[in-house]
Amino acid sequence: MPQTSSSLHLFADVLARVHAACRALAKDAGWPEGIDYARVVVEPPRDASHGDMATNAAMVLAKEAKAKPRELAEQIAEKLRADALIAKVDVAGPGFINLTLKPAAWAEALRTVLREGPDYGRISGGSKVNVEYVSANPTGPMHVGHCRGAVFGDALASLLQFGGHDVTREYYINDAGAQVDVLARSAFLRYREALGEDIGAIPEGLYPGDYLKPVGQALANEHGDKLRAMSEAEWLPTVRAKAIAMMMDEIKDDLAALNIRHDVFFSERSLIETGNNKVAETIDFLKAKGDIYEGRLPPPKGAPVEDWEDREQLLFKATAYGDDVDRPLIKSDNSYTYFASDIAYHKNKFDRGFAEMIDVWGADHGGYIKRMQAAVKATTSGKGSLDVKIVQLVKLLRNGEPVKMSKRSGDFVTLREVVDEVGQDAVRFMMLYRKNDAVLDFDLAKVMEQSRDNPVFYVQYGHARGHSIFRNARAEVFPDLPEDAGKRIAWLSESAVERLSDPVELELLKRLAIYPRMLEAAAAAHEPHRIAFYLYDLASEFHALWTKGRDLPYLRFIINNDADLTKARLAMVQGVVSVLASGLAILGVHAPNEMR
RNA sequence: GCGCUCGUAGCUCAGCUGGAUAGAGCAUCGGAUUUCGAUUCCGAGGGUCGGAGGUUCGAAUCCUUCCGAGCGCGCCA
Repeated sequence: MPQTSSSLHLFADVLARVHAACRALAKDAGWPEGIDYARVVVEPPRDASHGDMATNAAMVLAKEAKAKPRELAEQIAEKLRADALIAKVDVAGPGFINLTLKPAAWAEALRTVLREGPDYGRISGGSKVNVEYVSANPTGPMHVGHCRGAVFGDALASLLQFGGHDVTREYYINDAGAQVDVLARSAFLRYREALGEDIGAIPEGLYPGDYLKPVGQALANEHGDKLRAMSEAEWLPTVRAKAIAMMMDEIKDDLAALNIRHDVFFSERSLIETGNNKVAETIDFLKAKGDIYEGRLPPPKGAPVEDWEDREQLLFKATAYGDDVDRPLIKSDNSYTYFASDIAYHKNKFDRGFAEMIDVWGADHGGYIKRMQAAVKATTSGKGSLDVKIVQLVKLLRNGEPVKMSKRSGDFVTLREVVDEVGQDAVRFMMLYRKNDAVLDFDLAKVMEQSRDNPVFYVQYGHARGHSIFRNARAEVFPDLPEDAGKRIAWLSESAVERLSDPVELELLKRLAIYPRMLEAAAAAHEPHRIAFYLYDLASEFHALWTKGRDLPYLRFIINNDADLTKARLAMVQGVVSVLASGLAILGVHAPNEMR
């Protein structure tokens, strides 16, 4: 079980109290041993009039306690009424127990936020996880399609890290297939061009983009015209290696523009090195387990395959692990299938100590999930787990109109073009402001807008507004209010936060109190988008409170004749600022102190 | 034909892994705003959660089956 970094957070705390009440009752009433309390949850009720928190304990336990839910609820409620933290306990509906906490609970929650600062909500003691994302083919610069998976994988990795996992960010370089040979041939053409040859139009089947010109030039600088005299078999490995290296440099640059850095770049080619052939090893391993056999497959059912030949081939028994058909490992030309090296790759991850693996793939790879999970099951004897997150297509728009493809880069809009136009923050936030498996419209014009319609601006502005309040407070009442975040938090942590009592203020404190719980759920579900939505809600409540102060002067953050209350309010603002900064940091989005 | 993903307000989407009367933003309509720093706030209308069954105290959520959309369907990666 992961441990929270310091004291329990409010929801976890209350849940523990509910559990304790149930256990005490179990003893009194002589319930059977071994009841599973895990299904008992404490959550905020949808309707605030029901109280601060609600638990389903009675309804979940009724069967095992051999009692009617409502009656059981009354008994649990009676126990909870004795709790010092709880002001009011009601039984409602089919057996809900609604809890209203004493105001001191919210004050304490805010103190927790301030005390833990940037570590509020952080958990330690989690397991090792490998997150593999991007893994774009090294055949050209990254295009917008790659962008979403890149941002999603990176944010997910950060989220898991904050949730205490030991996370490795990994990139799998597909540098062994036919496509890198095509890359090499395309680069060779540019090499000849760099030597002054007129190469004419790029032939069908080769990569036409201008981005290979620098590769050709580099080859010419390095090798002069020596390569030209060689046969393809001779020059190809050299040209290929150079082209891949240069493409990877470019990809790393593109990723850096999004502030994405991987820990491990893993080469597919390294798996099939002579003398250390991991693919062959893996196949032998599975053979020994009896998961591989020579057999025939039925022809594919969908679109007819023209050159289909029914042949005996080496097959992985994927159906034994939940896949629909068995999968081939060796092609008719005797080289390994992509799947074969992918099995070896995932086994390698497991062998490196990653029992938990997460892959982020594009939507077009959806049909590949089952077989990969089957392979992981087989190679790890069920000890490894693979979660595959599919990121859906991004539709690039400008003012609602689809964006035309860029001429410059060949046939696609590059990631760099988009980042250069709208900025790293907007790209990152918007890519995460949607569930990963839903198609996303990305409007270049809209994400630049400064309005509520644009969540990036709205959330960042919330953070900036908090700092603006500090600046004003410093000018008007508290010249000592420190600028440094750590010092400011320390300075504010002595304030009389129990003076915060207005319902709108308490709403805000409740929102802050729920942050750790939201993070935990988001991490468990591998869904960073929940953070983005949470931050939007938090910013929204903060802006609302700010505006309210215009009509109701007693709600303004700075109250001239009441320094204590002002300080308490500033502590609350600090809580909002801290959590906004924390959440944005996980998403990899900057939290500006002022908007320009 | 099969598999995967999805279907929630006019539009774009949330919905905390089964909880109470399903929520935001935009758009529409009606208000507030000579500000601690904007581009903000408040309110109203708008729903057969694609349809139909089922599971149970309880379903947008789980199971079945239709309808519709996207993606994929030996040796491509």
